[in-house]
Amino acid sequence: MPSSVPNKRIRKSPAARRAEIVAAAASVALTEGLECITLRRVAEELDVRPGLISHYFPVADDLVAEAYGTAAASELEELLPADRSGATPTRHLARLLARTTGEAYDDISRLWLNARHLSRYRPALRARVGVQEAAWRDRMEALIRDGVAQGEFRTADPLVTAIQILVVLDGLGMLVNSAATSEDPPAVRRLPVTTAERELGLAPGTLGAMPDDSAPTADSGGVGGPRGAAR
Amino acid sequence: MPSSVPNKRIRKSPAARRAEIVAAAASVALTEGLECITLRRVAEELDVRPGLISHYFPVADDLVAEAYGTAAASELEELLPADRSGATPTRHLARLLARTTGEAYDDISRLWLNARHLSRYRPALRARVGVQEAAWRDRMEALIRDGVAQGEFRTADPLVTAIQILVVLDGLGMLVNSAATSEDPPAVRRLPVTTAERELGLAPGTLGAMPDDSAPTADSGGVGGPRGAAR
DNA sequence: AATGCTATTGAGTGTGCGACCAATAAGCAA
DNA sequence: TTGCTTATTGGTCGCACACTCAATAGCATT
Repeated sequence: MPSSVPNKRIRKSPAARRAEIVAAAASVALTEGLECITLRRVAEELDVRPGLISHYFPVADDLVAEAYGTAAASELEELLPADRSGATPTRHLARLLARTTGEAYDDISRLWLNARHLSRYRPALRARVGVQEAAWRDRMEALIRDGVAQGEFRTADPLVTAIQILVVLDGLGMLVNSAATSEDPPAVRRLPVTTAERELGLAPGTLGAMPDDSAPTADSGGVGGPRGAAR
Repeated sequence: MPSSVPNKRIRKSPAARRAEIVAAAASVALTEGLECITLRRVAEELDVRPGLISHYFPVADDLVAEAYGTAAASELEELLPADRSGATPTRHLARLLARTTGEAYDDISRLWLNARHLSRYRPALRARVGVQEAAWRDRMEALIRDGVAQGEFRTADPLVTAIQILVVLDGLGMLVNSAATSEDPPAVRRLPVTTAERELGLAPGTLGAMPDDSAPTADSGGVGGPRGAAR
């Protein structure tokens, strides 16, 4: 072990140390859960004493909220970048839906599930969840508005459509800790894509590859219901 | 204080006591959350010593799982009774959707949210969640199959449709601890109804009153939000 | 009324948590 | 180099938790 026993002190600027602490806490939140953000756990992560964490976050709940906030915000930036100059709205939406379906997204699903539950007991966290919730809705709504403006999407109410897609994503995300997730019928995993394509007036397959249709199954063909203007 | 200090012992049959404990725990789960099911809390509820709870549930996690299981099961019976002889599938579905939208359903939403998160850490609970999940899906699928057989519903895949409706309900339920829930546009609250009507080939309004478009009366029918295109 | 089984208690163990605070030493400024 | 500010430490306190176990007492049987 290179870190000798007496463990020399390293003194950092408050800003740097604070950022370090939040980053460590966010990492713990993503991998182990928000309730694992304890003074002792975060201190161990940074190889400092628990008292130091208390010094920067006199109320531990504030650290939890902060850690969640940064984790969720950075994930939003990754999945729905504010600067969308790179590609068309359709491509951005397809990319988002592709990533949220992958297994790598499970940690994020767990984080949201975790935060939404824990915010029942922790006001500071609840406030942060509200902020992030609004941010995701805003980004999604802006994306859809953009798509509508460019003639790619067609919907009467971009906000409601945005929320509708997010609700489906959340609903599936709720299953992240259930064993059954992977054995669900493919149509279930494709629910966000199907929902988005339907609500935005897109042709099936536009936002994600259709499941292999070659076999004559009864189900895939029908759009699922009477077609019409979305809402 | 009527309960005298020495507190006379009351000796009950193991079956009765066990049921009593589970019931008390389930009540705590619904009102305060699954993590509030502690030996002390449940013991206090029944006015016995914590050790007694340990006697019936040597591993506390098992009590949590059991409490959740009974609460969820009894709620399923309430919302989607196994015996559906009383009314048509359409009416049963409408009734379910009406109740799940009401505020009285918030405790159930919280319980599911709670259980789905906590099952990340507690295997016994995770197993129970899996069982209840399957039970809800089965009931819903059976209801839809029934409706299809009677010509009321039209869908290619009853199971997928059932899951789809449940996913939307879960997705909305995830918001139960957020302050924003009540200020969502009415169209969002009606998402489960809209989804069900669309996926089952029903005319809009069949499963729930449409938001009153004709006249802004103060009649009790007002679903609770200002009418008009929100935002 | 006496007996035996066992449901129930009371007391104690060890763990992990947030919070608090005086003492210490790192690193900047004089 | 010296001094001073303050980031950091080490230790402590009180609390809540699950779990263990010998002692006690309710109650059905005799």
